[in-house]
Amino acid sequence: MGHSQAEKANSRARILKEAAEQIRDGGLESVSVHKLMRSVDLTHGGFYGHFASRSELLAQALERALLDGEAAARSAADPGKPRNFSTMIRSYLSRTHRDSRKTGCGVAALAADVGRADHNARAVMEVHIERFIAELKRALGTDDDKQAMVVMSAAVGALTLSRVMTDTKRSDALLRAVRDYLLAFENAK
Amino acid sequence: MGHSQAEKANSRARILKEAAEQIRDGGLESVSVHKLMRSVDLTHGGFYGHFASRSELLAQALERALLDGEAAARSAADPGKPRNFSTMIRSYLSRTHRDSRKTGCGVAALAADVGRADHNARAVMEVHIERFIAELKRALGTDDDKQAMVVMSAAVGALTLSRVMTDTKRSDALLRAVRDYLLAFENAK
DNA sequence: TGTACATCAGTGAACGCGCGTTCACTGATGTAC
DNA sequence: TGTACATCAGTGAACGCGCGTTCACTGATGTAC
Repeated sequence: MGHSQAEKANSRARILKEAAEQIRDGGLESVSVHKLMRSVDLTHGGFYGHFASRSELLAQALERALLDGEAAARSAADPGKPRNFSTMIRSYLSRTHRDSRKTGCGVAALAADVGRADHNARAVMEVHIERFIAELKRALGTDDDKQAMVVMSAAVGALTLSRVMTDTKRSDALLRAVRDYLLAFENAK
Repeated sequence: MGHSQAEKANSRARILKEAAEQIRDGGLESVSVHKLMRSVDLTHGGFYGHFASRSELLAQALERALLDGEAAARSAADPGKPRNFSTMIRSYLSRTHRDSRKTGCGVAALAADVGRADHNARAVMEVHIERFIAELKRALGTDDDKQAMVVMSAAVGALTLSRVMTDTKRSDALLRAVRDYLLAFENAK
């Protein structure tokens, strides 16, 4: 058919964005080259004009999923305002976030998958975990890693568990319980 | 070759146990019938004498992984003693538990996978999550679900995140931070 | 206790399928004149 | 500005492979006499 160079850049961006959503929704191994290309209205052969292999795509999609998850968290608040602790916790432990896995936090969606993956994938996610901890420290106004680690663990754990529960009321209750508990961290210093 | 009925029951048990370990180590989708049967020294054809399909095996292996994870937690303490809160937290957030995914807690290992799975798998794990919450309430001597939910979320989150980190010292520090924080729950009521 | 035979746990070849990857091809893009 | 041609983004048939599943078969088990 023949397409312009600008369209190629656009195609690549669409493939990567779609892959970043698919891995958050279905896990790292859920992406197939054929189905991925079909879902961005291209054919599978063209894939290798953009990425050297499925494995290279996955590495880039992981990074992208982590970045997009952070960006989504940031823009969930009024974009102008600085993100304070309360806003972060309320949006992270919301029903909306629980119900939008494919555009939500990449750490919560993929930590278990990455924990089983190769050293490289783990190192990539580790950077984002440390960044998350650093942002929590800033929001809490503390120099102590420990508090931020507790908050992060509880938030990631609660979101993950809330996505398992079939009883919506119990799932909501769990999110609420952990949210309310963590909100008190701000005042407790 | 021909084998006895007792051997058949034994074969089934070995297949199921191996599958329960494999899914905790590599995720629900990591099990292949050929490789699973090879790893218990049988050939793939025999599989269908024990299970109707791979999917049925996975459902049973999930239940088994969750039960084995609980049993392992119980026997990690001196088997005679009643399990108190401190013992539970210390063993759950230990480096040993972090490093033995395939025999450890099935909820931590598989919550993300099950969150993406069908309603039935989610309902199966939900029972175990509720049981976990109930045991924490008992150990804490409280009637309040909320505290138990916070403890469980933090414990599952910390274990999952600790398995991602490539920097062993940071991974240890995260486990320690959350462990020490949760241990204080017992006294705080 | 010993023999004859039905049962059935486990074997391994074969099936169709979707996968990741390759490659000869097509035709619009974009450049040289 | 208009023409000629090289480039290259995207196409789709084809590859070998591992998968889940089926099935005719084997031979020890276990039962009937």
